[in-house]
Amino acid sequence: MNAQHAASRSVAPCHECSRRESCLGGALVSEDGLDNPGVQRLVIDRGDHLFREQDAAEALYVVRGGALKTYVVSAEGDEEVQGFQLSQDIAGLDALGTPTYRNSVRALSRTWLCRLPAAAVRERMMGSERMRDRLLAAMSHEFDRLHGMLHRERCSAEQRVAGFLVTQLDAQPNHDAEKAEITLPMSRSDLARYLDLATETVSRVFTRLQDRNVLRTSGAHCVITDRAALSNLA
Amino acid sequence: MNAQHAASRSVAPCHECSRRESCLGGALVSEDGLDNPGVQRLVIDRGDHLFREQDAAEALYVVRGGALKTYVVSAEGDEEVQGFQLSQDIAGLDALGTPTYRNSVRALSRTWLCRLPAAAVRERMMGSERMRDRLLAAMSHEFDRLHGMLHRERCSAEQRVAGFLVTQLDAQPNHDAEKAEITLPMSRSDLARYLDLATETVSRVFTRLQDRNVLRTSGAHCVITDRAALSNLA
DNA sequence: CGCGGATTTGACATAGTTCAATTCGAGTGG
DNA sequence: CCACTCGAATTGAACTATGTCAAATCCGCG
Repeated sequence: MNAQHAASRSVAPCHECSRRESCLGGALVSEDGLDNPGVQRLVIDRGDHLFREQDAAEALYVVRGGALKTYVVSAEGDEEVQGFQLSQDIAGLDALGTPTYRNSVRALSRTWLCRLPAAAVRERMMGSERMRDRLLAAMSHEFDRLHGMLHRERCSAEQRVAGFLVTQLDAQPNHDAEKAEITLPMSRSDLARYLDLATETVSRVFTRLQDRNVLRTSGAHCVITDRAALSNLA
Repeated sequence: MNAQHAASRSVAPCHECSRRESCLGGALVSEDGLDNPGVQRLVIDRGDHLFREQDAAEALYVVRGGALKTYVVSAEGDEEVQGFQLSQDIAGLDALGTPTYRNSVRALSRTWLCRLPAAAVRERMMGSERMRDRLLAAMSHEFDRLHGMLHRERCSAEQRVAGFLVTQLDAQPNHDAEKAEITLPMSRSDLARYLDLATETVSRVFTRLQDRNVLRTSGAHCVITDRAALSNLA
């Protein structure tokens, strides 16, 4: 059986996925579960590119596990980080209406993904209210994220870091659990490029917050000890 | 004839609009020109609000003439300008997937608009490829604009102002005409809040550029005398 | 255990802010 | 037509958060 046969006869992984009720993929497959619009699961390693700026924008990617970094390289040659994608997040959404991707995406660690063909998504938008609504919701969510970034970059270094940490906490499954721990999947310099700060500044902010007993951090691991204080800062 | 009759029997203004081939409105009305999905033209005065943060997001607005400012008021009480909308631009697009608007929009000068009911737009996305494609294109365009803003705010004050001016020039009908003149519809302080600079800084940059013979400015009017130099700066 | 990149710390430089003072300019009324 | 007014814009001077460069330290991995 060659790849084509496999694609046309296999059942999309979404049908048995626990997230099918909220995921874009769940709206992509028909409810009877018979057709396969070409959804594929894949895994990429740390450092691998999912796609690059100017590549043909042929798919959206939903993160199942791991972490991605979205970035562009400016005319002056330095990397500008536009965002990180963790579980449930979508990469490539901003290119659904254009022929090519406008930014590059690479894995910060081994990452598990679902690949949704852009053509199938656009096609299904017309047949399924669910798909249309989930997609519009996802896009509005991305607009919110960008507005949030814009807001954060208009704040002080301390507020940027605090705001980032709060966002990470809020995105966690156990939203308001006692133990507030985060494992930061990105390096200090990636974080700095995301917040538009010098790595040294990010570092200094972390130490300052540590001195004030707001958090404790060692490398990628970060324990928030005074969540209220952090929220007040942001 | 009451308002309801007028709405159901009138023909949408899009049918005779010169921009129907590129505008979202042109895709909203059916090709036979019989139904009216509720498109309305309206005019608002300088300072009037089109909508405010938290209002029910019931429509998109296409600018036919004039100028709008999109902004939010931060927790600290200061106004953050997220963008300006001039002819052909769309306001409210980022709220198409949410029940309420996430920002406020007001007129910088008398402004002519078309109001497209959000429900009709969402509905028509499913019946018309044209509508779907124009909408996705408009959204990707808005993503580009936000990415551009992020990039610009990571540059020096001079680059921000130059970049802004270049964008304004590029958006003009006579894209590459000899005479490069712009009439800035917004105050220096609105521009400053948009670029995330102090008004004083914006002012200083303008004088500096004038001293270097890149442009001449008096109030709202601005003549670019060295377009190449401006592009190089940005 | 030791290497090399990542992170942290320190000292100094600077772009942009802030606050205060001055000038400009569009309306307004005599 | 000109003076007057008041907000907007510009200019000036001092201050500060953050960047830059360099050195020290940490940490994961072979």
